[in-house]
Amino acid sequence: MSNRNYWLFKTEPSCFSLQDLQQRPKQTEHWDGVRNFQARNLLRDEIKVGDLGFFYHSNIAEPAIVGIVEVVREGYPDSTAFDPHGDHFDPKSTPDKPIWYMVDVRFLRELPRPVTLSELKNIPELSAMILLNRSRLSVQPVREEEWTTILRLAGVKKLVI
DNA sequence: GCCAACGTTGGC
DNA sequence: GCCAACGTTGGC
Repeated sequence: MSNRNYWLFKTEPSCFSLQDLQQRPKQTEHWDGVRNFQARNLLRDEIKVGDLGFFYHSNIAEPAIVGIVEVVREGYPDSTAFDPHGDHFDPKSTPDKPIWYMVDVRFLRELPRPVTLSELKNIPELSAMILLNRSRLSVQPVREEEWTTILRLAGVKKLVI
């Protein structure tokens, strides 16, 4: 019986894709730029090392869950908020009193096949998913039943970590 | 590229 | 503290 939690991480593949994560295993700080308080609270307080997440590609012709990642570092201050020349600068966030947080994840695997958003919408058991109801939240919790349902849909027989 | 949804900002 | 205006996200 595992007590790990499950999450869904959204990203635009043109900005940062599952392949980018797979090809740069040493790189950290790739989950920067989240500027939504609800997502921030999850990143800062809830997401723990060892938790698993779906990797979701958004803002493309066929949005889909494409892979599985593992959390390897818990919430720490998002340094891009401190850079006045960067796109994610927030003068209200300082190293002493950071507002924005990020986590680090590592690539675990690509799904045998992507599970598309339109497909998820047609599964009655998944109708309560945040992805389908509050689609703009970029980091969101996934219930364990939803997690296993989606793994089954994707054709994952046994998840080896 | 359009536009609906929705989170944030700021005037009052 | 309300709420209109505005900006951003993301599906289509």
